[in-house]
Amino acid sequence: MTPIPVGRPPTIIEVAARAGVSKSLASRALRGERGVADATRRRIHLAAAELGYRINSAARSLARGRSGIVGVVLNDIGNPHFAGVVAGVEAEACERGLRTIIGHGAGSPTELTRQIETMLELRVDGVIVVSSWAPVGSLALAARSAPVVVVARLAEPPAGVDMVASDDVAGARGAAEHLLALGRRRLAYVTRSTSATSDARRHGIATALDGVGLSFETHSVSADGDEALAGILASGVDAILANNDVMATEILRVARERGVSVPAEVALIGYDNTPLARLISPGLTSVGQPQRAMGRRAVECVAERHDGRTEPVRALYEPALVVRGSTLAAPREISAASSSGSGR
Amino acid sequence: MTPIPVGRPPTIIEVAARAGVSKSLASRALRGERGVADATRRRIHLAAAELGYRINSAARSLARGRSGIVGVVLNDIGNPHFAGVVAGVEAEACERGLRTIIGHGAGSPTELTRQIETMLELRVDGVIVVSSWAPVGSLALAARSAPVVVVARLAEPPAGVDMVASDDVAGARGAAEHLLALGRRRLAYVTRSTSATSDARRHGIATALDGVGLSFETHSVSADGDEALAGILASGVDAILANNDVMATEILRVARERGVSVPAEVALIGYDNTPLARLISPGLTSVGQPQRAMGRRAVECVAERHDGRTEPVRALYEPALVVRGSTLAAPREISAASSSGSGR
DNA sequence: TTGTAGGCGTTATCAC
DNA sequence: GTGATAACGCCTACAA
Repeated sequence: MTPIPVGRPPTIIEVAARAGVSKSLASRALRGERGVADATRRRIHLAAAELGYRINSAARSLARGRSGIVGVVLNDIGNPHFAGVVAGVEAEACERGLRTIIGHGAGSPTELTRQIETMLELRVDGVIVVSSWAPVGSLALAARSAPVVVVARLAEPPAGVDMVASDDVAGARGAAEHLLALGRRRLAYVTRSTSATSDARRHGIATALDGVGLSFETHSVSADGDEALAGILASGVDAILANNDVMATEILRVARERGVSVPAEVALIGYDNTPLARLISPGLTSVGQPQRAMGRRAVECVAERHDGRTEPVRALYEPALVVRGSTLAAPREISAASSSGSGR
Repeated sequence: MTPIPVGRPPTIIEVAARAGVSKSLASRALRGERGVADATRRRIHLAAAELGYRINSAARSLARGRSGIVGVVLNDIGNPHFAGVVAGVEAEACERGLRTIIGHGAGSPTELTRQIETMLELRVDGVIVVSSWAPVGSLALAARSAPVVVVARLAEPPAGVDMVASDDVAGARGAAEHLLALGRRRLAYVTRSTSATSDARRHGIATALDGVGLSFETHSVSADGDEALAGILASGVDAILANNDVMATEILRVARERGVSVPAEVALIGYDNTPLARLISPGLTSVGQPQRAMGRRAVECVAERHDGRTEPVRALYEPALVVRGSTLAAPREISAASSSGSGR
C-alpha cells in the first residue's frame, strides 16, 4: 500500500505514450542516439519536456551496470585543501562526461567508512577518498567493488587501491631546511593526530634535522587545544611546522592572543598552501601540493581501472615551498618552488 | 573459508543461494525485519559477510520508490559558511536514518541547476539547496519531483519550495547601526554579485542609514578584484560591510597590503560569522547565522513534505552580531547577540 | 525507422 | 517461517 504521492515523476513509458511511440524508441531518442527520425525525435523531446520527464538514474544504472557518477569522499569540508582537490576532480570528470557527488567524512574513520559504503551502494563508477584517515581495511574492501583512489598518503596502500599523493617527506624536509637556513634551531611539529600523512611529514623534518644533529618535538593537539598550543609557543621553540594551513592559522591566532610575535620570536609554516595562507597576516609560508592536478589524476585512475589496468598507481607529486611573511621578517612574498614534477 | 569474490559485486540471489534460502527471505533478513528464524538469519548474514555483499541502492530505490538519501547542493565548498549548514543537515539526517550526499554548485547558476538535476535523477528524498543563486525556475521545476528546501534568501520563493533563511535585512541593519554607533559615517557595501541575499543586506544597510540621513555606495567586485578593493579602500570610506566573511577577509588582506589600517582608518564587518572570522587578525566583526540550526530545519522540512505538508515554510532566523577587533580599537572580543529566535 | 521481449537487483504480495 | 512471483524504470539485443 504505497501512498501514491501527488505528482509522481513521469516515466519513459508515459513519454512514449504521449509521443505515440514505443518506450525503446523514446529511450533512444532521449539518449541522443541516432537512428530516430527527426520528426519523431522532436515529438518525443516535446512530450518529455511537457511532462517534466527526468531520467530515473536508479533504473538506468540498474540496467546499464554503471552509474556515470564518481564519488568523492572528503576528510573535512571545512578545510580549503579539499576544495582544491574537488575542483580538479570535477573538471576532469566533467570532461569525461561523468557526474560528481561528494560525501563528508567529518574527519572520522568511522564516518569515512560509512560514506565510502554509501558510494558503493550507489554503485558509483569509482570512489576517490581524499583523506589519509580512512581505515586501510575498508579501502581494500571497497576496492573489491569499484575502483578506489586515495588522494593522500597511505603507509601501505592495498594493492587494489590507487594512490595519488605528494611527496610529504620531501615537502616537510624542504620546509625544515628553509627554517634551518633562516637560523632557526628549536623546531616543533604540531599535528592534529597521527596519520600516514602526518608521520611522513614528521619523518621529513627528522631527516632534515638529523643532518645537522638537531632534534625536535612532535605535538598532537585536539580541535580546541588553545592551551596546548600556548604551551608549545611558550616552550622556547623558535619555529613551528604545522600539519596543515588550518592548524597553522590556529597557532597564529593563539600566538597573537598570547603576545608571541610571528615570525620574530617563532617562525611558522603550514602545509597545503591553501588560499587561507595568503589571506592571513602575516602571510603563511606553506608547502604547496598541486591539488587540482591530483584531483584530475584521481579521475584518470578511475578511468584507467575501467579500461582494464590492474597494477596499482603510486603517483607522487613534488611539493613546492611557498615562502611568505610567517618565516620572513619582511612581508615580501617569494615563491620558491623547490622543483616541479609531473608525478606520473 | 571466505572465497574471494571476483568480478561483479554479489547480488542477494548469490547470498540466498549460499545460505540455502530464497531471495525473499534473504532480503527480509538483511533488512532486519522480523519473521525470520534466528538460525536462518545468522546463516544469511554470514553468507553476506563472506561474499562481501553490499546492497545495490539503485535496485532498492527502484523497487521502493525512494532512496533514503537527502541531497545537499552547496554554492561553494570553499566557503566555511556552508560547512556549518552541512553539519546541521548531516546531524538531523542521521537521526532520521537518512544518508546525505553533497553536490557542488561552484558558485554558478548553471552548475547549481545541473547539480540539482543530478540529485533528482538519483531520486533523492529531498534536495536542500544552500545558495541564493539557483535560478528560481529550476527550483520550482525541481519541486515538482521532490521536496526542495532553499537555505538562503530568495526574493520570491516558489510556492512549492520551502525557505530557511536568516533575516538578512535585520542582520545588515544591525551591523550598520553598530558602525554608526561607533561614529562611522562613510559606509560602503561590498559584494561579489547581486543576489536576493545580497539585495536584502543592502536594503538593511539602507534602512539604518536612511534613519540618520546618510547614504552609501554598493560595489560589486569579481573574484580577483584586488585593484577594485584597493580603490574602494582609498575612496575615503571609514567602514566597509562585506557580503560574507571570505570577502571581508580579502578586503582585510588588501587593506594590509596597501597600508590601510583596520579598524583605525576603516572598520570592517563580515557576514556569516564563520570560523574564519575568529582566525584572522584583527578578529572580524561579523553577523552570525545559526548555520547548524538552519541545516537541521531544512531536513525537517523535507520530512514534513513527505508527511503530507503542502503549505510552504518560510523560516526566518534571527541573526546575531558578533563584535571583534575589526570594528573596535581594542582587540577584546565582545559577544553582542542582538536577539535569538527559533525562527519556527 | 520502429517495436518486442527479456533482464538488471530489490522489495512487496501473495500463497504454502 | 519460507518461497514463488510480479512489479519498479530503463537499456539492449533482436525482429519486423
